[in-house]
Amino acid sequence: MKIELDKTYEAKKFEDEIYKTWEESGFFNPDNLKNAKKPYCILMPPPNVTGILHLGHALENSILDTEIRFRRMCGYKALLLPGADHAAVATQARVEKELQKSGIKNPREELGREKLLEKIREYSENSKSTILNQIRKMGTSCDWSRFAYTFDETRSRAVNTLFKKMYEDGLIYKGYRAVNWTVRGQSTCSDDELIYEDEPVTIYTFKYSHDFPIPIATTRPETKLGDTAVAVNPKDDRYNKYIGQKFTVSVGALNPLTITIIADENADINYGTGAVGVTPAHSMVDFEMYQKNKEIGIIPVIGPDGKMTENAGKNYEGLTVLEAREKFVNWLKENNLIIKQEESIHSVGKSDRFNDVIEVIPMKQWFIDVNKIIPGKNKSLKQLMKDVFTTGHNGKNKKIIKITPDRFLNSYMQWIDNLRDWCISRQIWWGHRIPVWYRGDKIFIPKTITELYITRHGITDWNKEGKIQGTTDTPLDEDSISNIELLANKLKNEKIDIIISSTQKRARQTAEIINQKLKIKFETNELLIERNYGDFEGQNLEKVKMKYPEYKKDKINFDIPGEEETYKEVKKRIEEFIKYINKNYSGKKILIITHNAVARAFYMIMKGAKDTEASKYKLQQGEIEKYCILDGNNPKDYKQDPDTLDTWFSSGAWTFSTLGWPDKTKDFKKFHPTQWMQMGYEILFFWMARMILMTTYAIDDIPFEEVYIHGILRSKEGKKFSKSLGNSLDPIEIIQNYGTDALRLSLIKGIAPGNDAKFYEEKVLGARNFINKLWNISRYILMSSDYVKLIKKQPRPITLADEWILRKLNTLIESATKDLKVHNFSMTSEALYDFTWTDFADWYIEISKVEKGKNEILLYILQTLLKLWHPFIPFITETIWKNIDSRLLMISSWPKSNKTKSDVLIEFGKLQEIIIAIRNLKNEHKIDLKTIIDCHIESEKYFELIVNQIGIIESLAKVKLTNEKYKDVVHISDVDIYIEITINEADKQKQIRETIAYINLIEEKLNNKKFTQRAPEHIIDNEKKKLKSAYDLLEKLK
RNA sequence: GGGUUCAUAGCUCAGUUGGUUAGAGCGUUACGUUGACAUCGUAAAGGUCAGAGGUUCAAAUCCUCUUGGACCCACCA
Repeated sequence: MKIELDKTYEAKKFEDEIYKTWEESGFFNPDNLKNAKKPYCILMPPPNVTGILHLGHALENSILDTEIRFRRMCGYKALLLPGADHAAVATQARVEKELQKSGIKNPREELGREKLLEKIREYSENSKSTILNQIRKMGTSCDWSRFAYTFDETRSRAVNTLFKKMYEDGLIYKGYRAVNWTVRGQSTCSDDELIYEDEPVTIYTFKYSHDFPIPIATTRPETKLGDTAVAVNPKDDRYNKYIGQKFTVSVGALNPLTITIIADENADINYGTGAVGVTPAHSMVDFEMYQKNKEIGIIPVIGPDGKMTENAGKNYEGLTVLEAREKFVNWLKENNLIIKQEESIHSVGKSDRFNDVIEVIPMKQWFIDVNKIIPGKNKSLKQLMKDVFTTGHNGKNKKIIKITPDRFLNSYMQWIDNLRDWCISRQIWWGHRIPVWYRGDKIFIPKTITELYITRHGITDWNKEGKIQGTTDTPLDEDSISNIELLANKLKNEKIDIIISSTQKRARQTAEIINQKLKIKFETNELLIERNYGDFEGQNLEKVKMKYPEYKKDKINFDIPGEEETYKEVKKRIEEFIKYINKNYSGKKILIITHNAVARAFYMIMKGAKDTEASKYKLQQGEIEKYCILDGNNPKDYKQDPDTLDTWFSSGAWTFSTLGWPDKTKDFKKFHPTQWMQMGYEILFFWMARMILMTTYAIDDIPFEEVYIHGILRSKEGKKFSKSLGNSLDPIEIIQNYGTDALRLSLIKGIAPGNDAKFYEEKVLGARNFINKLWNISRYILMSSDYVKLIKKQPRPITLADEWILRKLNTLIESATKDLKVHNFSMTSEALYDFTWTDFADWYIEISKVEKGKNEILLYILQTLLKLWHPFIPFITETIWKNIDSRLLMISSWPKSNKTKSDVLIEFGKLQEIIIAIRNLKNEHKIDLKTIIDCHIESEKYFELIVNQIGIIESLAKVKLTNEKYKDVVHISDVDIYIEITINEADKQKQIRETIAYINLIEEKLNNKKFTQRAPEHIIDNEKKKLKSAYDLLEKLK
């Protein structure tokens, strides 16, 4: 069978189909790698659900996938676990911004919690599915069946479990502390979420009053309305006599300020006035001083709305910070209290998401205590975070994390030293709600949370007509089934444990349709049924009511006589049902399919609503109402904390939450700790530090054995890619133009770990050209082969060229394997590139056109090359492989090197040297390379070589070898080439000069006694050899 | 203030523990379309490895300093 391939490789034609083949093969899932034993697990850094794939993702995916494909081929149980991050602040900020654009000025106020969350959920789901498809486009071989989302059920459970554990260990506390506050975002943010920008400011040096002995300086005069102390250095002779004294000053605040003079080593005698005005409420550093000197007190003068509070005094209350600043400065001026006023540059902290100036404000928030000794550990979180890089976790050598490049360790350690308690509560709504409830003032963290998802049956014909159905067994309307399926899809991600439905047909039927998707436990329960009791069903209300004489007496709460059930009886029935749940399904997630009146009863019980509100409640079909039962208690007495958790709290748990923790799953046992982690240096503190914190604490282990840090991509001008700069490149567009393989190769070739790299289209173009070269190499071999089959054993070499190429190939296998084991992607790709294009295509394939009968060897080299290249450029290699073998290249085994002779390298090198010398001569004399000229070669040393390789020389250099000596001769070391071209005398002289200089260089070395005494023997021998052939050459040239 | 990092050909970068006359791609120049490939071939030009000093038999590589750029952390009263 003749194989036909297109003249050029068109990525678009193959990539989607190939990815589909891989995915359907099931081998992305390590469970299907039956022969593999040793696990190799990598967690994908989960992309945020705020946008689309950018170049950074493309880089990460290229690196991750190259690594995992290599490991898979090496026989590991390779798992690349994909995920996505709900990215709390980032996502909410994005959606709010878009809503504002569409005219909703204050989304939180106008929509309310539930509706805004619904909008964000919608946006994030869209964004998630887009970005996941784009990750498929990158060729990433991750196990989609294990996909994890930081905000899904399993991950939420991990977050809640972790929170509870840390709270019980006293590591999480609720405290009143100064926090970073974004007025625009109306939320706290951590120290790491600030970006600092230099801005011009005015520094005012002033005195609180004329009597006050110490002048102080500030860039934030308005905060001085809340000063409670002045700190001076105890060694400062000017001021130390005042230490401990209190001064009362009136600066216009609500109450006169009592300023205590305190001692603090941090006050620099030589800087400014040498004294620091202390505003505990509005400065992190000052707050720490307050903690050491609680007696000085704390007066907040700025509120969460960014306006001055009552404490600031009547003149200032309600003013913005800037207005207050101006007014206070004016007051100081009027009273001649300003001593100096100077302009300066100041770096101002801003919120990276909301881009407004951060105010430091004291608040009651949740914190993680990083200094507290962990019960039973005798160490703080800070110490745990350091240990993994120094002594190893629990002092074990094996539990030291290897970081590449290790220079990042320095800044990590420095960061840990400066770490303050981590504020984890946020006032935004998109995120894990803090799993804490309050009963009055008491904090309550339940052991088990039973979750009820209440929904109604699907629509029946009777519903359509507005009839009361009561105990009838009306079936579902055919048209409504698709709506129920939609509902089922929504529920799929919620990890429901059991479905309980009313026994009535319409509910049972609904449950069955849903369970076709969920495939979980399903039971029916009589307590959930609807009786002939439809008096609150809306449009029939009046009619029904009028049937009963009691209605006139007691307008709302009345009993219905006869067989029908009263409202109170329904409530009783549901209370009984809840008892049943608590007894049998405590801690589970339960989907309840029931009827309107029953749903209402749930509402009344769970929310503790008054009976008079009953008729106002209606659950629409298709809607879900969620309730939590906390340790079997009725939720109506408990109020959940309204705040959410910092998104990095859930990210910190990533390496184990993705593997099913807190359950002791098979995955967790097999794959944790993970083998390799990869991330950009910009999230080292955000993410790596937090993963280490969480894992060492909760799992008592390291999260990963190795972490590989990559740099960021920059434009040709060295700028960051960003939408706002308008210089961003869309990876998807690049893929469409050049193919995924070209993009991947251009991202990986020429990068060093931890270093930034410039990226531009020409690089992709170069990679694309290479891809095409590889295609054509394959095309030539496959099309000109007598047969195509899998060559399992290295064929026996026959000629020198065979020996040479196999030697080169085996060296390549060795170096590629060695380098990939230490994640040296760039170097490996360059070595492969060089071999493929230069050694294989330019030399060996050309030789194969002269020396026939290389079918098997060519196929063998091609197959080996496809394997070696596969981790980098999976699509084209798999596409070509399809023509060779029916099994997937993806799971073929990584090549092993064979023994080969090494001495052929010198011989073949000489052959190349001869050919290049002749080509060069022709070029210099403007003779078409293809023109065959006569040539005579003499060499004592390489006589045999030349005789044996006449064919190759004649064909690659396009010469005819003759016995006739021409007058003109070219010398290269140990070989004389006589040709019918007049040799340029100047060239000859130049060559002589160069050779002499070279000889001098070596002689100088060899004459140096220290060199001959101390250098290793093989180095000296080598120098001697070099000298000898240089002399020979010089002799001939003369 | 503490720390990290970069400077190698016109451009973008490799150069693994010090050891051939320092490499690649792009670009440039010259020549070339015979059946794998013009997304190509053949060859050439182009570098005092930022500067100075040191360690060493030997330095682009290790150390110190200088110059110029990038970055991180803290402080910024």
